Amino acid sequence: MTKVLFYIILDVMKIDKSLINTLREDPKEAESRSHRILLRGGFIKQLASGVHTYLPLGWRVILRISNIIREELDRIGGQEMLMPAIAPKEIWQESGRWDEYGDDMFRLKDRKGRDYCLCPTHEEIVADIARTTVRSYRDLPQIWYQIQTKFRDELRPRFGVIRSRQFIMKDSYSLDQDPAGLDHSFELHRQAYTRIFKRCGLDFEVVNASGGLMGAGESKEFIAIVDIGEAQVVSCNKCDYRANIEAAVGVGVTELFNDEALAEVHTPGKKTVIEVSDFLKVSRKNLIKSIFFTAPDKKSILILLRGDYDINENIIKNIFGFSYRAASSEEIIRFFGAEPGYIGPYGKEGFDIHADDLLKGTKGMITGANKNEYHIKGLNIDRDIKVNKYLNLRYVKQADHCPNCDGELNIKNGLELGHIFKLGTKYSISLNAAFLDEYGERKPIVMGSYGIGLERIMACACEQKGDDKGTAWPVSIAPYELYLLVLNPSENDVKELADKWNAELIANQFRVLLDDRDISAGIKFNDSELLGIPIRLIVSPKAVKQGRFEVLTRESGELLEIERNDVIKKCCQIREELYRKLNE
RNA sequence: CGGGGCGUGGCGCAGAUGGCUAGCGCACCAGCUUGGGGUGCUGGGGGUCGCCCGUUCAAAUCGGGUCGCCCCGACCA
Repeated sequence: MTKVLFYIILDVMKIDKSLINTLREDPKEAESRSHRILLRGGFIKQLASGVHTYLPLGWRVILRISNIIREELDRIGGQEMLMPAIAPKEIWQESGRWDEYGDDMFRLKDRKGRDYCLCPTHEEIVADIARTTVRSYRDLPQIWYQIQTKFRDELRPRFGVIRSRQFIMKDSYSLDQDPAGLDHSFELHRQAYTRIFKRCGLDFEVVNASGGLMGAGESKEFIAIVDIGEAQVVSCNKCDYRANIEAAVGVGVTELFNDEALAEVHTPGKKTVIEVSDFLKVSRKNLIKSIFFTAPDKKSILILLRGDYDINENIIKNIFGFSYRAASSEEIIRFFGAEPGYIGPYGKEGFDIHADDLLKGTKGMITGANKNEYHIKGLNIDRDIKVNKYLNLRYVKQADHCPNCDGELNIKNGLELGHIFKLGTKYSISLNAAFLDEYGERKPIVMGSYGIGLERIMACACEQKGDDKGTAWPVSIAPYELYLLVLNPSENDVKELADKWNAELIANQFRVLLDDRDISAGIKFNDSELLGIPIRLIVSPKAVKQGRFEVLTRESGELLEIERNDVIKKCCQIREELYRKLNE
């Protein structure tokens, strides 16, 4: 059995001496299954929106998760350290993220009025360490990691511990001399993450992702498929194509309409695609949406999209730059002389037009006339407007076609557990973290950044393994492995046997939760199920008399009656089997 | 930030046409009881009704403000 580093954990806990405090009723704020179980079971306690205490039971789960992560990161050569949770403004200004991060960053001032933040992530700090400690290509590659509290002032914390403002993250950073080295470090992380989530007993998928604010390099997410997931995963029903919807590329079908002359149509009060298509009794596919983007100091762009698709703004930002935003109503009115809903590509200049590739060659389309209460019909894209580029700019829809084969794409909800990506030289250049290569040439370090949300693993286990009664921890992350449930502990022979077995189980490296409380049986049964301890052994007067003992495996529900002399051996076997299954 | 909801012992809730010691269930403490699925009984402890201001002889209850929390959406590493 693995021991947790730095912490001494008693392998037995009497439940009535512990802080374990289960609730009979669901706390009213809990909506998701994991939130309900974690609160009711006394694993966590909320202090403020998105801020939680991990009570002893929950903390044991977190510690066991961290331990698995440590083992797997150490295995790929990671070196654990601990960086500060607060950092001065200056270092964040060097990368530009003091401004880019916006309101998601918790900020504070010290007594002298100097600005600090509570770090939402640590690329800048790593680059700062690297620029003074890494000098030569001989110092590379490196993998550094920490398990640390992160702070993000989320607009809307949700689902208890799943989207919170203070959370524990394992973040690691790779430093390499060149892109090939980065590829290798990235692959090592991909393997380590796969082992970590498997060992934690979770069902997950590895999908292509988009980098967002972190940079545009390759990135993959490890996503658990659960209903409450905030991410959407696109997957092909025929091949192994998997992508976050933010990064997914679907193949759609171009729809052709009759060519006809341009004409204005009166569309009073009809602004949205649905309103206009209903009003004119045409398919949504016959409409073109026009979305106007502006950026300071850059040429504005007008994006055209077929009416039945939504725009993926990530693509706009990745292709054209992060400073682009969808224009405000005021900007639109100023530029087009019409309200949003009535604007279009025809007859206006001063911006570039980029169109979704499903619009290529389309004729007879309907779009805004740049005049309030009017649209135009009969737009022939090649004849009437000048499109700079055709690009895939849309979100995938259910049943779009796969980019890699002839399969169909499905969309499911998922929860992001981990994310790995290739940063490249973004931070090393801006923070001047460089090394001398073997020819004496100064080069920026090539970085990668890799995160795992520890609480999300805990919550996800509850979502995936739990039921109406409570959770069913995978044995590898369970706070205790065996629930020793004692009925009528006041009877001497019962108590003696329970104590004897308790000692034997501990001798066999079991983490035992001993429930010999002098309360009614039902409470103990219900608690054992709510707390989700993998194996339950019952010692009762009846069982002592008959010499046969009940052993329940929580997750499978398998119930065994075991002869007295075989009980400890059987418990060991069940535990081994549970661990074995995780490594399959 | 837009929409909706909620703040009354640790948890879940009732009380709201202003009115007299603010209730119930669970949990907690003491005792008895029961003893394989939240047992029964008795006796206890615990709440300035989120906060502020106002109206009133009188405010948990009415009015205004404010803070917090939850849900839906928008936003986003």
